[in-house]
Amino acid sequence: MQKLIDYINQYAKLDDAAILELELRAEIEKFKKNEFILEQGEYCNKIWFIKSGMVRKFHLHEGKEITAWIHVVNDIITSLYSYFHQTPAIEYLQACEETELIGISRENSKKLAQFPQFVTFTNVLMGEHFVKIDTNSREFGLMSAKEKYDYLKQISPEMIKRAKLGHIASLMGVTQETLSRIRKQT
Amino acid sequence: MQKLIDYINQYAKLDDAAILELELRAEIEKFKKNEFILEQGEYCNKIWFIKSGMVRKFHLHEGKEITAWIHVVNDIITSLYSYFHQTPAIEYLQACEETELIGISRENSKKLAQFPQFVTFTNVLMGEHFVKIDTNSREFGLMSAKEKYDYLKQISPEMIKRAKLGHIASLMGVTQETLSRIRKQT
DNA sequence: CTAATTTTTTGATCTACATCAAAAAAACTG
DNA sequence: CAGTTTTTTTGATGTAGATCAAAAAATTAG
Repeated sequence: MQKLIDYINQYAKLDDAAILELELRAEIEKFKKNEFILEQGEYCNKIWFIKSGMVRKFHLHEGKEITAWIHVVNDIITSLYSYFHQTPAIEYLQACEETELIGISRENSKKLAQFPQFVTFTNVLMGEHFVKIDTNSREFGLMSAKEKYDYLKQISPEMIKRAKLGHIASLMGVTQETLSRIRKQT
Repeated sequence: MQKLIDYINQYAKLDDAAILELELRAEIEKFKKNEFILEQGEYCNKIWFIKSGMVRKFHLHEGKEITAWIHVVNDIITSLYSYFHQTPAIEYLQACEETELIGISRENSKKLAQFPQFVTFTNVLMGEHFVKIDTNSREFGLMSAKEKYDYLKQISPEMIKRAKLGHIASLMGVTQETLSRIRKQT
């Protein structure tokens, strides 16, 4: 739990009462390799924080798995649309390896919102997230395969080190053959 | 101003007092064709609503103009990052044709925030915007040029009808020659 | 530790789209 | 509305990355 507290503290300083409440509301969940945290069609009623391990978010498009992102330790994961609109999720969340999450349900999240620090945290997080997406996301699509790879290596070296080649390729929007060839050049 | 009121009403019903305050705080701004609403390096201190006309958002990348989006009537425009972080904008906002905007400055926006309807409106808008970007943006990058064109025609037919070929091509991330050829096939 | 399965690499060929160049069409401007 | 500039179209050729096929390497399981 300390990891999550440290993480939130970067955005909004938590006092003892807030930490106590958090410990009451958040629960540790463990997943084995390849186990699903969320499947398409389910309602996503939680937000998770990755304590250890790695989680891949993907959806199906014409039968193929399209990796949206591969999250590592200290990332927040959820199905945003499903969580906020209370609709069935269109995507899957799958543990890439032995993974420990800290989960907070919608109801518990509401209780936490009595503490202004958590509201601040949520707002900042959302703001950051969406500004980040706004600036990076289209840019990414315009890069060459090599540029995409270098960019990913820079912003998430852990992910590049540990994730499967095929998953990274899918995230980049190229075939695994292409990624394999990119890795070979130097 | 009625257009903006109608637009906000979709999200949060405005009463007479709120409308009065809005009319006090928002001001009409007119731009000629090709005139800049915002330039790179400037601080963006306003959010605008497009009353009439069309606005292109772009930035420079290796000397070339990369079109991020082309906004039409009833769209909200701003430089998100600059507005919220009070940093110099990295992008340009340019009127594609004779354009009328309704602008609200940051200070006036704060005043409006005394009315809960405006807060609701802002939150919903931000939420919508960022969920939309999250779902569509990467998807878009994976489409073929033809698919991108069909998608854009579907979500913004007005823009496809009125914007310059070169601008649309840049938004799609293809050359204008390619877009011209796509348009020719039926 | 060995066999089975999964993942990654390598090679050959194909294709969507880029680039370069120039003509045709459309839109301004005096 | 004639001349100039800008935008769009057309054609020829080049290239990054896809696809198909199969070997090599790594992982997993009995």
